[in-house]
Amino acid sequence: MSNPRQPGPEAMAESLHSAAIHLLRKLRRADSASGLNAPRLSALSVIVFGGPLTLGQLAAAEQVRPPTMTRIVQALEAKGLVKKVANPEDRRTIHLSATMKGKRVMVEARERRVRSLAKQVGQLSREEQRTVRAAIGLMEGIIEGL
Amino acid sequence: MSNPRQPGPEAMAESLHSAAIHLLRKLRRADSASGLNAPRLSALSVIVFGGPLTLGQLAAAEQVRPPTMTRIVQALEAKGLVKKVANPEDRRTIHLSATMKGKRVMVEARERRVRSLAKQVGQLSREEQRTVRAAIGLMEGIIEGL
DNA sequence: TTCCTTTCGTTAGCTGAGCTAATGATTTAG
DNA sequence: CTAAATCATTAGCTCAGCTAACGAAAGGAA
Repeated sequence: MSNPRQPGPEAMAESLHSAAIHLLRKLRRADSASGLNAPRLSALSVIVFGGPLTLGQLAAAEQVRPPTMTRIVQALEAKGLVKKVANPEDRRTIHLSATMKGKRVMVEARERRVRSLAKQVGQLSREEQRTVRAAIGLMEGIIEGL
Repeated sequence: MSNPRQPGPEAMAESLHSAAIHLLRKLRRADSASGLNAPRLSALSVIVFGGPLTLGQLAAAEQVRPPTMTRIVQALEAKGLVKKVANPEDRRTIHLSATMKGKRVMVEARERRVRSLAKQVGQLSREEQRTVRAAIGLMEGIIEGL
């Protein structure tokens, strides 16, 4: 029989919400070296792995409005991490792709940024890691469905 | 034998990072009604549940610098959700406590804010919920240790 | 063709979170 | 009683996020 004190969906949602806030606040300062904060790093990694894509597609993938993405891309471009390529088929759009430097910097920054987090994860037992791994998959589905 | 394709701590850390970003971005717009966004709601709930506490304690609890918390508290105070009470024992500090309105608004806003998330959680199977519940506990420990 | 409409990205202008540095007020140590 | 430490605030910055408005390009209808 299950413990009646077990938190229900409401309490779990609050915990997830709170955990997300605190996790990001902790990781925020983790990579001051490269000047890549969470939004920029996230956008860059989508560009690196998602191949050339338009600004609108990138904004949609990152779930932000186009103007927001415009400025993130401008910052990445100013650092020479991303380049815009004209699209001859539709000249309203631009194709965003990562430069060599962009790919390298992304990998390094990402590594730096999640290093401490990975370290903590690595200290969990095998069984605990299995639990977290399973939960990540479930949470991604949850987020998707929001 | 474990599946060699299973993501290691590094990949799990990246997934957690990404999930936190996307979760908060989705929840951000969830409670435009009350004007309580994530940082304010989080701070208010600490005040409500954490009883009277000083600004510095609140900033520490929220893992933020005092100036940041000063402005969050000012906003909450302007809305009549929080009141400052002089501390006769140390007049440098202030004691923050929630007003009646603050308590009510917090409960309502929090409910609204996590409603869709709780709904998604509620749609998981019993076993899946158990997994997520266990993972939340582990993740809180991970965040603590960062 | 020439308009009209839609779509894409950008610009302008706003709110708000986060930081550091500096200040004023108070407490505590010497 | 003076000096140092502590607490909150103010000032001033970067950056994320939004809406509204706009120009450029594409596409459809007359």
